[in-house]
Amino acid sequence: MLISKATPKSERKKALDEYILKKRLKSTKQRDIIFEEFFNYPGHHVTVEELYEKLKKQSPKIGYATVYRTLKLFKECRLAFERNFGDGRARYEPVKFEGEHHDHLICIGCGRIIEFANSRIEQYSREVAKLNDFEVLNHKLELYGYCSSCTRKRDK
Amino acid sequence: MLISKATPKSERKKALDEYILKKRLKSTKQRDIIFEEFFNYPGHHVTVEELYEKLKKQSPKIGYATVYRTLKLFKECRLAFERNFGDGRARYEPVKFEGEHHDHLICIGCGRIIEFANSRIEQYSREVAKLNDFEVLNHKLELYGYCSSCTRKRDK
DNA sequence: ATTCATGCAAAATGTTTGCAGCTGT
DNA sequence: ACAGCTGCAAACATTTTGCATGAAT
Repeated sequence: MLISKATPKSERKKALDEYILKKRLKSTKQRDIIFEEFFNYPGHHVTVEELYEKLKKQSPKIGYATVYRTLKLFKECRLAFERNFGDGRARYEPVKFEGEHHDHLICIGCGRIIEFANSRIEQYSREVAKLNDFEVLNHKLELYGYCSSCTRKRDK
Repeated sequence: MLISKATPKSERKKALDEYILKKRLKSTKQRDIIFEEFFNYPGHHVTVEELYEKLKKQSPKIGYATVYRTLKLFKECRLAFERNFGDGRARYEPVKFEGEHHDHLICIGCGRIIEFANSRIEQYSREVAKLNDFEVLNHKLELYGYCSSCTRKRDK
């Protein structure tokens, strides 16, 4: 379920509120605070610890477990996405909406990385998802090869 | 990370032996056993636990730590690749060589991975490459989301 | 009033490390 | 003989859970 438009924070808030309503959960101060911090946080790929430390500054009584539980909630309602690199702790980022994707062209000669946007991958991923009965939230596409200057260098 | 030819197991063994020699490490029975099991293992994306259980059947004395340490070694010499999904444990797979496709549908709910082949990405990447004056050799596409059973679980 | 959420601490999980003895070079 | 490896258990780090209290519906 890709969300169909670039979506400001208020849209996300609405999505969260709807989810809370549907599931008969409760709106709480903590959830609001964490919501604000998480979706305003400029650096993406936040660890729980980082988020917790930030939150504690304004709300010293907040508990670690609450941060975990709230991020889990965000995950459930598809507002947050969890990534894991090799370092043992999870990182969270706001789910990207259609049009915000980052795809990479990576030069294995010199390491140069070019970002490019694309729309067709999205359509493609929708098809693959449908075929496999998946709900796709995000994708990562990396093309590996040689940039023009590395190719030139080699061909000399 | 891209190796230029389809490479049978013996090639990988050679690569491992070379690495061991270069780094003045040692060949051991355990490393051989783990090597065999890991590269013969048909199900990819093995967890350490799964691998350990399999190994214990033939070599009951083998230790958990050895499996961890050996997989780390395989990682170092670029024969294995570590993936992390949301389920808290790392999964390992043999590094793929050129021509062996590498596209994944990854369930961030339960860690299930579906590999799929595709042809259109290739055409697409050719176009992007041309536009950016790149020579593309390989690509990696990962679609993240929820499989049907995880979606069902949530919607209950 | 009921049900859910919170904060704390304890428990659980996955992974790493220290060490004594063993193995490969 | 030396350096590195193994298996075990203990240590470690992150995440989850149980529970009594508090807050939202």
